[in-house]
Amino acid sequence: MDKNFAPFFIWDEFVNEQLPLAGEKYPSSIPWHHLLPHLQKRVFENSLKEFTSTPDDSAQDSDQKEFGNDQQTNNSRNTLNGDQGGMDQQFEAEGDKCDSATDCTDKVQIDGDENGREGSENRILESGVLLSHVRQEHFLRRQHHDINQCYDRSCVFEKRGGSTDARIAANCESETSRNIFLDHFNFEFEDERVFELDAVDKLVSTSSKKRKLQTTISPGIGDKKTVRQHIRRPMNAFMIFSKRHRPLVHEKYPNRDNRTVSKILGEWWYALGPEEKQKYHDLATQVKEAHFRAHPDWKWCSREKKKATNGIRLETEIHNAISDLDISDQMASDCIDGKSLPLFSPTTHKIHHTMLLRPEIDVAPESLLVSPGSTPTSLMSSGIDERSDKHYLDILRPVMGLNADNSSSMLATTNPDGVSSSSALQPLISSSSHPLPLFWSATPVNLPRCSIFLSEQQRQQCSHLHMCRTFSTLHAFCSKAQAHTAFNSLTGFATVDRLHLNGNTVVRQTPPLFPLPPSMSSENSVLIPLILSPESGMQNRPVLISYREQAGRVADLKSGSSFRNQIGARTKFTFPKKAHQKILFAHQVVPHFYNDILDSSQHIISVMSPRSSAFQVTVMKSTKVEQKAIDGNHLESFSVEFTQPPEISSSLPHESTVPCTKENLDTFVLMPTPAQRGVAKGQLRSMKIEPKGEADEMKKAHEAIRKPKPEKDYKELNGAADIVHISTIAKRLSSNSEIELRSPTKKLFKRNDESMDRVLNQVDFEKKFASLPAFIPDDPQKGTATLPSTPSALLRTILEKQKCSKGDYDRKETPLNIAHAVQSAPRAPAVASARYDSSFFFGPNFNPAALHDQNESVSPLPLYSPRTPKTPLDCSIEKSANRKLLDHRRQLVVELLEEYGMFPSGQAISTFQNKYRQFFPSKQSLTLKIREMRQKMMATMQSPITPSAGLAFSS
DNA sequence: CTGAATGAAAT
DNA sequence: ATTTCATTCAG
Repeated sequence: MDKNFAPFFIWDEFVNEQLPLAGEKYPSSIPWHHLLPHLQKRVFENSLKEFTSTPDDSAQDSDQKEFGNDQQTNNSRNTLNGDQGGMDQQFEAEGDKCDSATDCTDKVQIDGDENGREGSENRILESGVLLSHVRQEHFLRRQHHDINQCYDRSCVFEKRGGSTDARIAANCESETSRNIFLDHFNFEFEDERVFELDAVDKLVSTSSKKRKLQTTISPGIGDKKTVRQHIRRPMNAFMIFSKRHRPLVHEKYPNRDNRTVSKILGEWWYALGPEEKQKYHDLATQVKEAHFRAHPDWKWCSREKKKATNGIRLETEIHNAISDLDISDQMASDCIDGKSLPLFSPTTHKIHHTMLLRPEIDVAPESLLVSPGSTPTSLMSSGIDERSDKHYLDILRPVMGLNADNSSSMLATTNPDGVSSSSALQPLISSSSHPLPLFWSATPVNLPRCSIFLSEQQRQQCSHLHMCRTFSTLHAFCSKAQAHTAFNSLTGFATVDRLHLNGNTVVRQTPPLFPLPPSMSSENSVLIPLILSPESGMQNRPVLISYREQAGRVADLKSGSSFRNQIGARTKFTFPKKAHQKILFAHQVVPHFYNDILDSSQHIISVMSPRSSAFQVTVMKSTKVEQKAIDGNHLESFSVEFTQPPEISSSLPHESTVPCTKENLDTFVLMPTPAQRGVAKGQLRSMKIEPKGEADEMKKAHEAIRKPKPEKDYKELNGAADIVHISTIAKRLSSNSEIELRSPTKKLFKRNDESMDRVLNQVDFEKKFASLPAFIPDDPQKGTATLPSTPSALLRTILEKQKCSKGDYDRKETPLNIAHAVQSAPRAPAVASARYDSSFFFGPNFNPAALHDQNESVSPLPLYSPRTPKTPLDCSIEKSANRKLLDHRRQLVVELLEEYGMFPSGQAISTFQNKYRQFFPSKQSLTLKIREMRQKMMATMQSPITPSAGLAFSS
């Protein structure tokens, strides 16, 4: 813990001592994240200079100078911020110039490491790149009203250890450093910057591992070497199919490893009807054509091999560094340490040091969940300039805590509109996108006086927008790596009102935040501050709502079900009537609910579901279910009821938010978490697959219904933006038409790739994609065969059945899915139609070998190498030499049986075994295999349509 | 980062 | 014939 806070100390000092200077230039104080651009610009400029003169050597030298020598002792930020005041404007201009940027799917890291060691050259460039685009991204986002990518890319600004690393890492691709609280930065140099090719290349190579960038240099520009983003290959038919169906598979087979899903997709693909498949091929062709149209010079060739060892190292560095310390710690520190947290107010001249956040959160107010009456602008006019990119500072304010000196003024701050500035405490809403190493702050943290609470008036004026923003912002904090610290800060905040401590070092004396017991840890949580009316006797206290959304638990959250979490909280959910919404909500819903102090009556919170429907979360009664002494503290549990206000469910975007009225004082809307939107790491898509069957017409009709779903699905990735588009989405549900009204290019991938999107938009990909025939894995009404489509599928079926018989297979994974499971019992293979008759098994293409994979393990000569299965759970197949051998053996047996009948004589067997001694070292092994193959074949012949019956023999 | 599916293209 | 990389995401 000490180490966590130590750096903040330094930082605090810096902020307090250095920034007032800068503060003079700015009417209101300057959040330290604003310093970053200065740093960035500076680095960028220097690097630019160096690169233009001597691209190679001097760049590195200067880099070392800049970062290594300049930062004496351990405070690079001093260096960074030396003259930040003056640079702001420059940078501003710089940023404005960068409007035409597009994405660069690269990982960039700015390293202010004092050592300035190897790779600094690259990094300095990257710094420049990154720096100059921090703003740029902002503008971009604002332009497009696009906050979609908040979760896709990430950027880290972190403090590390006691050192004064100023490090920004933007990782656009890697999963590991995804969802860091700082969002990604997009960059592209479109005729804007000319970089030495070498350097650019290094930039790429630095960051790119295997699946990284492919830079293409457009040749025609002459001396201008423009670096464009990586151009990925166009999707082939199967990829499109996968994209289309992966969510479906995920839903159908929850909790499956993605690799397994891939296999299933392979089966589905295999089983897909020729015409349907052709459609995918057609679309793939179109995409490809459009791709080449858009990128005439693009080559398939893979990037030249680069050692790119750097990439790994950097990544590890980042990863390690993240866990060390981060801004959340600062937040925690600041939150508790009232000293260093001046809030925005015209009267406050202290420095705001806040973290660099994804500007896009605030960039597009209209994309936020704002009701017309909530006057988003009021948010923004908090005494600082109108630049929207500063607004998000407001969001942070509550988190940051107060300036002990000026706390009262903060509270009093109102803007000309008479709307209170958001300087006062806002509801804290936090969520994490990923499994959180949650730390539970069971210990009331000593905090400075609680001037952070909203006055009643202020509270009334608190708009949903505020809350949304707060939520989003905090979400950014709650990245995987920072989750616990962010959470700590929040929970610490939760108890702030009870504590009246002064002093700036309180935090360091605060007992370590209590780590949530593993059993209590949840993957996602939302800290909801309940702003309670005075009458209730409640004070402003955040309430934690934890989201558990492992697919396997969805069933626990069925409508009306009550869920008791580990700490005894009971949560009752009432889902809206609409089926799909129900499912969705179940998918996202909050199983437990916790507050360490709350003892209130009723309060209503609106939670925005990914489907953009607001749900009310009513904190029923302060049912004190359980008191648990943890570290001497009490935990209380509460019942929470989730209901969906009917009027909201079908309302337009505007109406979907609750107006900021007095009645709704205690109501606010949460932005959907990534988890809620199905983006969370452990989360599976929740697209209900309706039972299928029927004739082709019916099938078509069903498809028509389901078509938009995948589309909608990834649309939902857009999160907040979608909220605005709720009506659009709704329309799309009925008629999958008009799609891109909002933005010129729609984001079609999780990955951010505007160029790809552009290409795809050219061919109207979205529409066509949505209208692609959905594979219907199981069509019982049609009497479709459930023959395994592929040998591997068949094998998989066998294996799964085996597992089932062994007892603990995954079918029980989710009670909710039981119905599903039953209906799609012969799951995996699931050939779509009866077009594969029994000859399928004996045709030239069929390789029955797969049937016997599992037998190998019991055969006298186990052929499995002691390898560890690479695919979790149900994958024991691999196309190794072993596998081929197995296949061959099975094939041989089939041939034998076909030649000699189902019961070959002993002599025939012996002869056969002799002949294929290499494959069947012993007669017994051959006999066993014959027996099993026979069983299967006979079973298959008995009921060709349901080979699973026969397959059951194998288990 | 890997891997898991299929396929297109390059090597 | 083999390798790469398109998508996706848990591990």
